[in-house]
Amino acid sequence: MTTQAVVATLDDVARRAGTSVATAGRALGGYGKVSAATRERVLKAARQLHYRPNALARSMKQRSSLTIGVIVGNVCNPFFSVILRAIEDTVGGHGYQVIMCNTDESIEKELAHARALLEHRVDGIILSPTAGENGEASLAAKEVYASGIPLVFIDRAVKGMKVPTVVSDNLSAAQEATTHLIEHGHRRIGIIVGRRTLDTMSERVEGYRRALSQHRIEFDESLVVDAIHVGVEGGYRATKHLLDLHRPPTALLAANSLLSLGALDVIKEKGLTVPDNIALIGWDDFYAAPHLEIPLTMVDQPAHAMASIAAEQLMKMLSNKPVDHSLHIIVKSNFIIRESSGARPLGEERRIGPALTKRGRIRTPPPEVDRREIHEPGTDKPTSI
Amino acid sequence: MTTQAVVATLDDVARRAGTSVATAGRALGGYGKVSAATRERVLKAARQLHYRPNALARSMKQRSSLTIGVIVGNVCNPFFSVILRAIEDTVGGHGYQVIMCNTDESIEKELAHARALLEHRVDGIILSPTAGENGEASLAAKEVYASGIPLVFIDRAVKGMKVPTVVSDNLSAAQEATTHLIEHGHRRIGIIVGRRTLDTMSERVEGYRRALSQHRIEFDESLVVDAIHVGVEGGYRATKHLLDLHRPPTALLAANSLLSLGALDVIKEKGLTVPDNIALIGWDDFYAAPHLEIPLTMVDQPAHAMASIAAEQLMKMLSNKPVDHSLHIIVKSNFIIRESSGARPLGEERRIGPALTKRGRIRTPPPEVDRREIHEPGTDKPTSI
DNA sequence: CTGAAAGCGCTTACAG
DNA sequence: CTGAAAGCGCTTACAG
Repeated sequence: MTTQAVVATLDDVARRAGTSVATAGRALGGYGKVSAATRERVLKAARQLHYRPNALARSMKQRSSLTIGVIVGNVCNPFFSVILRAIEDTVGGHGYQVIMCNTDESIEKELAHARALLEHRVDGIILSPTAGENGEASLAAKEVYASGIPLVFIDRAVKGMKVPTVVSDNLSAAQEATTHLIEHGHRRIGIIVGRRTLDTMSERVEGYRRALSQHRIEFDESLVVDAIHVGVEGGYRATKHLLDLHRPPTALLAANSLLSLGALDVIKEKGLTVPDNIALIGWDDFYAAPHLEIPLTMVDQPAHAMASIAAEQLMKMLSNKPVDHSLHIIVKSNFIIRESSGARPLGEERRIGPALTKRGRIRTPPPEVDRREIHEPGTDKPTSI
Repeated sequence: MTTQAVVATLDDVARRAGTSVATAGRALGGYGKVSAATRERVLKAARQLHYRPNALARSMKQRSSLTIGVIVGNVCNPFFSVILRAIEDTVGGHGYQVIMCNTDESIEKELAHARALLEHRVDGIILSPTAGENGEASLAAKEVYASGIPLVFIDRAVKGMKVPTVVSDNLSAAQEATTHLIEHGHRRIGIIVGRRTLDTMSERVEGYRRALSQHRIEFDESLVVDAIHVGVEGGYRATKHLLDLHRPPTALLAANSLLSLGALDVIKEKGLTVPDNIALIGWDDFYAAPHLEIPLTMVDQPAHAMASIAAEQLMKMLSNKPVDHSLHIIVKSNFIIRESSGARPLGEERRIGPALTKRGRIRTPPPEVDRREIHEPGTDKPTSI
């Protein structure tokens, strides 16, 4: 056995086929003209040598690595795993690989990931931008934007940045969910969110606030709790805090599925029942939600659709098609009514709603995209297309 | 504004700093010797130009791309999302990025992904190898192995390949779960698995079979169902098939969390109750499991620990430390007993077990790794270290 | 400590 | 259709 290079190069193939590297490259790469006979010789040589082109070398010349980066909070949040999956499916069809990055909503981790992606010369980035505790906007977003590589925001926007963005209707969904609770007799409603410097979170709080205001219920800041860590543990702590208040809420909104599960932990621990003692509405439906002891009413963001749209947009940018960089797509959430939001607060008459289907009653039909809106920079009012 | 290169190169930095590229590279790369004064000039120039090194170019010379590939069935399966996350955390600390690949258990997709990763010159691959319907072993595994790049298997092994492997104790866990059901009076137990050409699945069926055999219950092939798609839909169809049998089982084992949720869909649809009409044990615990209408008894594979171990192993291989390529680590699963497995089959006296904690009763303590075993190639008996 | 030069493995004008 | 040569942006011996 002769000592060989670790892996065959185009040069090895060319030598074996008796051609120049240029010709070998053309035969294998499918570019340029090669005679049928030469092509055969080259392909045969490549096969014999187990030749596998070096994408790094190709990338150097072509200025395209055929990779994209996706930066999200945490893959273990089903909302993000669906997003990652849908992105892979979309860009995979175009020959791109996906580099996955988790930030845990740390602005520092996010920046480090973004820089690594830039150094790796990914062709584009899909970013769910995070924000600092004191309201600093995503540094990663700024740096990627400044680098000039194609960028699309998903789930969250960054104020003042002209970057194509796909989000859900956080404000109106929160308003609808809150109204639903109010209509079921609740007047003290807690809301567990992530860092409020995230636009998704501030919008949900704003929707919540508007619903209260419409029903002449005073907004009480102490009922809005930042879970800090937007996972089950964070939901647990935030809920505990709320239920230990002197005047605890009779209903809760939880800004993601992990938070709502943390809430259930506390509720069970305290021996309370849903929805009799405490009503609960969560964000982001999950497969188990209809099978819970008390099936959870949910604001369900269409994660798959959002991600597909974002990925298609990125692909469009990568193929140098003209794109509207101020595109701002708002995809409507579904409000899935199950039992967890159904009863009146403790001490009042319990009223059972109409029979629910196994999967819950879906108030809004689930079209892929319900509204497309362009956000005019400088305005807060999105204009319909 | 002058037209510039899209992004500054080391050459640009060197020119501005008045040094050679070699020196500039040394100053920025932290290799070789540079005087403090020169370093300052270079760093300043780099800052001014927003210089960001081209990792592709570096990779060419260093023969290391600082990326690894991870190939799994589907990120949307919580088992795999935890694995991906744990891998990222581990290798991120060593400066590596993670390229995520989903196969949907398609041997063709898996091979395509593996080839793409090889072309991108990832430094190593962590693979959960799939298998063909007719028993063809993973082609991806073969091709990656042949390429010589560091490879670690997770969750599944490939017979006869000397590749470090981290799996869970599928056989004994299945045997324990089945025994548990038998002890609760069940004699017709259905098992919903994925493709049985996957070692995980065949081992679970074997554990199931051994438990039956120990209790002198005849093995009935018709009670073993391949879900084909190992998701909620697959679980739904497989369960439907089983419950529509002339003599349906009184208990079910489901080989992952999505399958068990699909099973619950059918059970609810048919108006059956768990565990009175049908008992259920699933694989892979999830946050919502204790909060289900009937909390699910679960075989919980320590996904996080498995992934950390696999990733550490890969890192060891990448740093050229001596490694035992026949390392075969079996991590013990926890058996979490909740209510879904608790009752006798319909018609028999219902016996309620001892009070369960909220989170379930864990039969085996949850240490990170319970057993480490080396699999001697050629033998079927793992030997303890 | 610093620089000139070669080279990593491709692709791409440019000739022929 | 084919080849020689330059070049992508780094790093790395090799001199000095």
